[in-house]
Amino acid sequence: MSEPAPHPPRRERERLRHRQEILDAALRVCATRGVEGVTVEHVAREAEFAVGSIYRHFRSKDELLKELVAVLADRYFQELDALVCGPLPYPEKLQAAVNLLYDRHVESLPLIAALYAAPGPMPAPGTPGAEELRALRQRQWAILDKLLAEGQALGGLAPGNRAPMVLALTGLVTSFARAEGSGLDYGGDPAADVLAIFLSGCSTS
Amino acid sequence: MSEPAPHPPRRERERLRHRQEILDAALRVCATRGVEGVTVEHVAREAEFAVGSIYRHFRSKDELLKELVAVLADRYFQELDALVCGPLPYPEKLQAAVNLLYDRHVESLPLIAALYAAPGPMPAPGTPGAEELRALRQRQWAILDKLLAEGQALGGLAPGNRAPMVLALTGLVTSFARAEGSGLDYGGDPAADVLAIFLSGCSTS
Amino acid sequence: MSEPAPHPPRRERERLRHRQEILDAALRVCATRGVEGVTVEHVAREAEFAVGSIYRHFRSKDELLKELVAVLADRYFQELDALVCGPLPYPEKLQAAVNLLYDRHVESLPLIAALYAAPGPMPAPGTPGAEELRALRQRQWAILDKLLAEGQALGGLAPGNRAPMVLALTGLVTSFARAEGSGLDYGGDPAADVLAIFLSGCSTS
Amino acid sequence: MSEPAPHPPRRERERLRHRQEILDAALRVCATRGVEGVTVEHVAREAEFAVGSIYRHFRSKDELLKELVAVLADRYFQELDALVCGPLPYPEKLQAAVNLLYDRHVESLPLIAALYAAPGPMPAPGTPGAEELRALRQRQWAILDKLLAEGQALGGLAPGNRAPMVLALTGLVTSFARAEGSGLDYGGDPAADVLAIFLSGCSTS
DNA sequence: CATGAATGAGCATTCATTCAT
DNA sequence: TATGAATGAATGCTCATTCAT
Repeated sequence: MSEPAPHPPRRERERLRHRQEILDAALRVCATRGVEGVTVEHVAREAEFAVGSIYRHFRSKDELLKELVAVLADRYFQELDALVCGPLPYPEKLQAAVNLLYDRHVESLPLIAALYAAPGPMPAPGTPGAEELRALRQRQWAILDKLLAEGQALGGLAPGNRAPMVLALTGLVTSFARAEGSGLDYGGDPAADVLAIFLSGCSTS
Repeated sequence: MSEPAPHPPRRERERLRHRQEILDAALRVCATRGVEGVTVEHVAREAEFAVGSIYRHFRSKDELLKELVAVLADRYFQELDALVCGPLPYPEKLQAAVNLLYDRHVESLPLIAALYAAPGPMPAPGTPGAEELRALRQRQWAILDKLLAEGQALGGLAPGNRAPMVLALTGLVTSFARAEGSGLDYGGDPAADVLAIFLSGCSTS
Repeated sequence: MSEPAPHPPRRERERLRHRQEILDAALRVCATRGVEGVTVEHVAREAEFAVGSIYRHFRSKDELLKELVAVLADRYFQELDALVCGPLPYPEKLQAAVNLLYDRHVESLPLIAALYAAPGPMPAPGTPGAEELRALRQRQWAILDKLLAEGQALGGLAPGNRAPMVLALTGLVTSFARAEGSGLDYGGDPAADVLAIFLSGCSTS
Repeated sequence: MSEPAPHPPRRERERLRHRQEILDAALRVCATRGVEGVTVEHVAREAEFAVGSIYRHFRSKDELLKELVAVLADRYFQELDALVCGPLPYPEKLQAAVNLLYDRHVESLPLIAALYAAPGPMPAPGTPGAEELRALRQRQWAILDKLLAEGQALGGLAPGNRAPMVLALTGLVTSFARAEGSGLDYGGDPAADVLAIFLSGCSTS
């Protein structure tokens, strides 16, 4: 009698909205109770859904959390990639990238790490989540590598193996961000200091 | 007429040995299943004791894990402090400290962190373990601060606020150690690169 | 367009029915294994539920048992209070009260006492359940006091302090009820004898 | 070379002394932690013996507690029986018996009851301890029956079935003793009131 | 599709009892 | 005989997952 076309889209939209609401709720619960403290019931209550409904959208609690990470990581990587591929001139581009890294580390990267990494070296290969974490690191590595490659070409970065530079950059950011996260205020500007040390180190000269 | 003394020592020794066996077993379980995955039953099985026996040595699972950390941390801090207070001349002392930091990070520091830090910024104050973690960090901070103060006096480190330097040093070490822990071999000497970047950064000149 | 109302009632009814089934099961378990011998698993098995289901209805084993007592006690006190406040003329009202006390003592009061009273004087204040038991006693005391006050006014009870009378009445009832409960049949009518002795004692004259 | 005779007695005496120390310790633990809260380790610590040593003297925790009751009960019954068989003239003898009952109820009978009686009617036949409790009651019953028989002959007690009188007497004592045990002070002399009500009841006339 | 009650395996912890020294 | 470490079954409770309505 009528085309079945107009309806499905609405259904679909609704469904996606609910899925997103659940993810948002999960993120809030993670923030308040810590990742290990999350239960499906907490998420359900926070999202104002029934427990069973969560399972309509995600096969398991684990999948829900992985999806959450994927979403956050994606958002973050797109931002970072856009910046790296953007038109900013060099010293500013590097500083902007450090700022972004720093901000995201304070915000959501901890969650990502928490979900996948028993902090410490890395989840043993075979551990649940190990593969996903490896992929995340890979992706970040590629973007930062691109950033530093441009720096070598145009920004005064030392030539040669970029791997230690990538490690240095992320290590510095992580350390300063954790310090801020734990309430330490040493009286300086973290993002600026990260960049300064990354470029010139701590010795006189 | 005779002391009941000769025997107790054996009992005592035996007891301590078993206690240590349990701690060792716990460490092995942490390594294989991750800290969150540790179960009293796992530890018991690994230590080849009955569940109840664990509780004769430790009041609770929590206390067992805290003890484990305390032992590892103490060993590590004493080593580091001895080195820092030792007679080595400066550039070598710094390198030696970095080497030690690096080695211990690959080995046991991840466990320490894992036990106390929901990875991410820091456990919220009030969280179990938060206070202990804070104390650990404090202790490491103090030792490294001493190391860097000597560097400012005698070793060519830039004068001024040492806080960002401490953060930089630990961040660099952590990052390179994690990389090695996850199987990445970028073809360089991590400890040497850490020191080089810490001192001179990554830019040319 | 349509209310989602018609269904919830059924759910709700079902839920309450199950809750009641659990309470009933718990009472049966108390009767067979004694209060101290009650296990959540026993209750679950008796109620034909899974262990976890018990906890959907009661926050803890303790709360379940307290609820059980509250229900029984409430039923009993309402009955007793109704009788005491009722229109019966005096000698009959007193006999009716004794009958009721006696019957309930044989049935459920022992449970109530058992749940709250480590038999013996009383749970030390601070003991879990001590406060609740005190409240139960208070409530029974108030009702019986009212009953005896009316007896002093209209029923030939001696004037003066009613406290020993309350103690005497409950003591007599408890003793005769326990005797019946333990299978002793001395050949008399317990409730009648309780009243007779309460009023006139055991001496001639 | 020498007679083995002189020694055994000392050994035996020592052994009995230890046994008694354990019983005393058990009684103290019961008093502080409640009967249900007693553990073998508590008793051992209180008695300053090792856990295993307890089992040299008592086959099981249960047997230890039963022995404890037996000792207390025996002491109590002997006292009571001596009084009942003694030369006191009647009204005084009854009062003295009530006083003794009352005192022992406040002291150790609660323990006896606690050990054997889930308060309430009685442990179901077959329940552990049921038989022993029955025996205790029997013994008390016999003594009190003798007391009341003498009262019927010489002391103005009503003739006829003494069973309800026994029940009344114990019920009154128990009730008043419990009240005192729970801190209630109604302003009268409990033992005197017990006797008065037992003899003459609560009605005027 | 949404609901939320039911499930049951899993976990930390306790404690009576045994046994090698 | 005394010791006390070792045992392991038992208990209260949690939580991811299922499924009838």
